Amino acid sequence: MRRMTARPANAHQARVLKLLRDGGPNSRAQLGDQIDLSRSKLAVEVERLLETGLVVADGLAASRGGRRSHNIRLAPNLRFLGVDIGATSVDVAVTNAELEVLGHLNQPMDVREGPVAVFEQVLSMAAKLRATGLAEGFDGAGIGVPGPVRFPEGVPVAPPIMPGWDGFPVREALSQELGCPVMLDNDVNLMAMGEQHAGVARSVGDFLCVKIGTGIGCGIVVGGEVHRGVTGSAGDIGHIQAVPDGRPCACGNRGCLEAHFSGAALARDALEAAQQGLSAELATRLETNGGLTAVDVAAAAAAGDATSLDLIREGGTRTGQVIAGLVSFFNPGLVVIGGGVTGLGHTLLAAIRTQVYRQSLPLATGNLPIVLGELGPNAGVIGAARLISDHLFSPA
Amino acid sequence: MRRMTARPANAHQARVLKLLRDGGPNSRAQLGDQIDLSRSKLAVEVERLLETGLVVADGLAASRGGRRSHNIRLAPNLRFLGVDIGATSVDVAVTNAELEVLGHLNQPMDVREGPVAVFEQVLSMAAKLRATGLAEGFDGAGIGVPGPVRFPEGVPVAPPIMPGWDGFPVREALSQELGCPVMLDNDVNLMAMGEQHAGVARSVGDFLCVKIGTGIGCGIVVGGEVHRGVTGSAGDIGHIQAVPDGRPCACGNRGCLEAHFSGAALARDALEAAQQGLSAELATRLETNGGLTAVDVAAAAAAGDATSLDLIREGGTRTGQVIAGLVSFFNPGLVVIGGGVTGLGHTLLAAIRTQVYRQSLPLATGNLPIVLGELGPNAGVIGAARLISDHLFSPA
DNA sequence: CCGACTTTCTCCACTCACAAGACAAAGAAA
DNA sequence: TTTCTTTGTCTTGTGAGTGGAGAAAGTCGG
Repeated sequence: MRRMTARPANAHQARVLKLLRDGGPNSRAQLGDQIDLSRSKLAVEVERLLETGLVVADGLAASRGGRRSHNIRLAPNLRFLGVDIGATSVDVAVTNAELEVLGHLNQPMDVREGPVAVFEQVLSMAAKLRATGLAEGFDGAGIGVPGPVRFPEGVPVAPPIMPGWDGFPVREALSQELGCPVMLDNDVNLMAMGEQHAGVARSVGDFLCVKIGTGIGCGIVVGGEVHRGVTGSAGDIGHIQAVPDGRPCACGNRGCLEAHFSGAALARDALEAAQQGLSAELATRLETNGGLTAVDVAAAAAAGDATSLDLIREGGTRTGQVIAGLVSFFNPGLVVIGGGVTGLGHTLLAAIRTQVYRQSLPLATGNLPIVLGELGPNAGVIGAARLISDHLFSPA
Repeated sequence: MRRMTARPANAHQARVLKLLRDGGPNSRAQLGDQIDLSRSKLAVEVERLLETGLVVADGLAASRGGRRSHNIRLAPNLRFLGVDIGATSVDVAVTNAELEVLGHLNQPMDVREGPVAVFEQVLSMAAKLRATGLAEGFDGAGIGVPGPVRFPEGVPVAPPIMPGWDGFPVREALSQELGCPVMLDNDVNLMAMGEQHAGVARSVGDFLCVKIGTGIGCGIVVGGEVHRGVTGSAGDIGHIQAVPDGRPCACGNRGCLEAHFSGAALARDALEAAQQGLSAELATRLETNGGLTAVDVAAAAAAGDATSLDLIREGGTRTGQVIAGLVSFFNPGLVVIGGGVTGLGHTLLAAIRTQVYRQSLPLATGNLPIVLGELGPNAGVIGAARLISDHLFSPA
């Protein structure tokens, strides 16, 4: 099947497409209410979009007291691929043009196996999704990797936990393989965009999105736009010093936040606690599974294990200290906590909140919600779809 | 004399005005090279600007190999007032439309005397500047205060070091008194705008501007625009924890950066050192002046006093720790150090640099200049003029 | 079932912004 | 003086966009 080739010809068309993406099907009249254009002009632009096939007529809407309106919607056969490459697993999802997830696959995989192996995996997952009939092809793909990215080129740069990816032309290679446009970004930024599009951060212009997974990162949204920094490493808060002269970190410094709290650090702490006999709960889990991860700590904490709860609380406090500084600095309207360890849930959240509210200035925290992300594992892939749709729904 | 009443009628005129402000006099042809408009259209808009009196013809320019061009410049009688209210002093300056400082006054004054007393002072200084013949009146004024501001309304909010200013309608009151438009902002943001306009930060889109005066603050520029945060308190880094369980701070917490290093903290430390007999240099200065300020420490350090050098180095290290975190988080293209204590000069700068380069990730620091501001006490007033000119040179 | 009022959509004429090119003015180079 | 450049002005054509005037398709009250 032939995929989407057209792009909006001007800013008006782009705005219409984004309204339809974010607000679903709409009549011309409703679009006219949201856009600053005369009805006639709008009708012309919609007509042109209909000609290109980017949008289609979609039957009659209910009457609002007069003539019934003809609904317009984005072409129902448009498909975006969202790829979220984590440190230890890969998520791939298919969405329609409204960025609704139609199918989602998850596969454990170590990112250190390198770009070639990971791409093989991603492509096979994409093929599997296509085989279910959800998509006949992809009109665009967004992809997130756990490290800094030179955004315009779509190339990872100096990623600490992804040896072998440095300088690999991810965007170009994947675009070649999939035969559609591809955009690459940091996974944390994608999570932020996901929560902004369909999660807790709707209608918030300035917010932070802290992702605690194997590592720790932070998506920064300023005025509705993701801030990536001059070298693409903005939000890399895992190596902010949380404990002076603290634990040695892989980066060469001591006391980095990531060394004291993250999925990896938590697993290490849990293992130590189990081996030292501090927690019977963790010890049994170690014996049955042959190893411990953050998930085990979460489960143990849920079962009331004091050691696990302490570990979570202490980690939350450390994280809260760092976030408190960022809140004072950035003065966001919202802080979202997400990532793999959100399974730690409200124990973690409470510790973070306590610390932030205690340490930041009242003016900055006065009306500052600190909440868990509401999209869970979907945040990354939805953000990826959002990224590529933003690109494709802009004038060429 | 009648002051400027006109405003640019459209975005084109606004762009022309800003080009003339930032680039000085220009011919129509040169303007055409910098703006994306046809010569005819540009000529029309320039003609309209000439009619309003916002710009004037300014003689012939040298030939570039053909017909000589007629120069266009901003009306030479336009005057902006830049006001920088610090914790312990007030700066007032007059600029022309190109934001060149024509006259500058500085007066010691404690901001805690309240808005009424400070305004009296500011107005008398403005009158004195006018009396010199530099200005017959003011077309706009920018004003900075050392505390958070609700920017759209021009009102200080909950300023810690400015009791009595909370909620005072600064913008409206001053506009009334001066009879011209006024914009209010945080003094640190103005310093950032000053360095961006005429200082080291020209041509940098994303940078941080750390001002170390009586307190410590940080201007944040993202994509060329100042980021103020949702409640106007962005950049308030003085109360980020720099030393766990450190000194008690006026804000109620312990270990705030400002409690360990700032003009006030430095003076306190110096006094203590002098009284404990740790520094002969400082002790003599204490005796002759009857007190010690950061300036004394700077002078003592310049004279080689080891205690003073140590104090500066330690403060720089603390500051560097905090900045390192911000650099990791924000990934700026430049860090500017400014404010009253820049008299401490390269000793301070070296300590900050060492700490930042050591603690932040190589990717973020790889090409990160950390420099002293180059405008000194002019930064604030130039930024203030820039603020109001940005406002007035925008379509109404 | 019929008219009065609403809402939606289409068509058309008119305005205005803007570009592109022609042309004149003013100077440099030869 | 001739030729070439650069600058500024003027005219004309094009396309974007607005603002009605209807037509189409409803709802609602009598």
